[in-house]
Amino acid sequence: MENLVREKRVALGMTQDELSLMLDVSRQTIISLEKGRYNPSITLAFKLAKLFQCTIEEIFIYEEE
Amino acid sequence: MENLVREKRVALGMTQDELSLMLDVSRQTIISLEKGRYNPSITLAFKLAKLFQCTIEEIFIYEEE
DNA sequence: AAAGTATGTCAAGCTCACTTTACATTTATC
DNA sequence: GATAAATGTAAAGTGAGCTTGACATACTTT
Repeated sequence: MENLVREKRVALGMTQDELSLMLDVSRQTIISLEKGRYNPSITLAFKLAKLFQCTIEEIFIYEEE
Repeated sequence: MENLVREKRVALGMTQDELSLMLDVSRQTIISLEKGRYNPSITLAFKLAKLFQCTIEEIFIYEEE
């Protein structure tokens, strides 16, 4: 699943560390997410959507199987 | 996290078994989801949104911590 | 060049989403 | 009331999301 986490984070002028603190996750989680190593939990997706003030669908691009 | 899976499924006249087959998950997953026993993966949330022709946010209601 | 900030890798461990199987209970229909 | 369909519970196992910690590699700035 593709995502625009890095783009949205940079657009807000935040570091990975700052983002991780605001979302209450580890920095590793942000790194791995941005690198596309795994999909977020739906809870983390909701947290990101709230922080970025957009929908989950605007951050994560779902391509079937 | 609250969700409207049961309501949307029933609105389509589907059984839990039929829904599980269409989503390619186990029937147990549907039961547990509807009972609110755990949150779906973001992948399953996307599958449900596609099948129900709505957004993830229209199915799952996020309340913070 | 040295020091600090930001980003990255690696590895081990934990939790929970999801599976499978087997059986119980409810709801409908004959 | 018997039978079947739909929904439910219980329990053990697997895999992925996420954590922690330690260390490596840029990129700045002084």
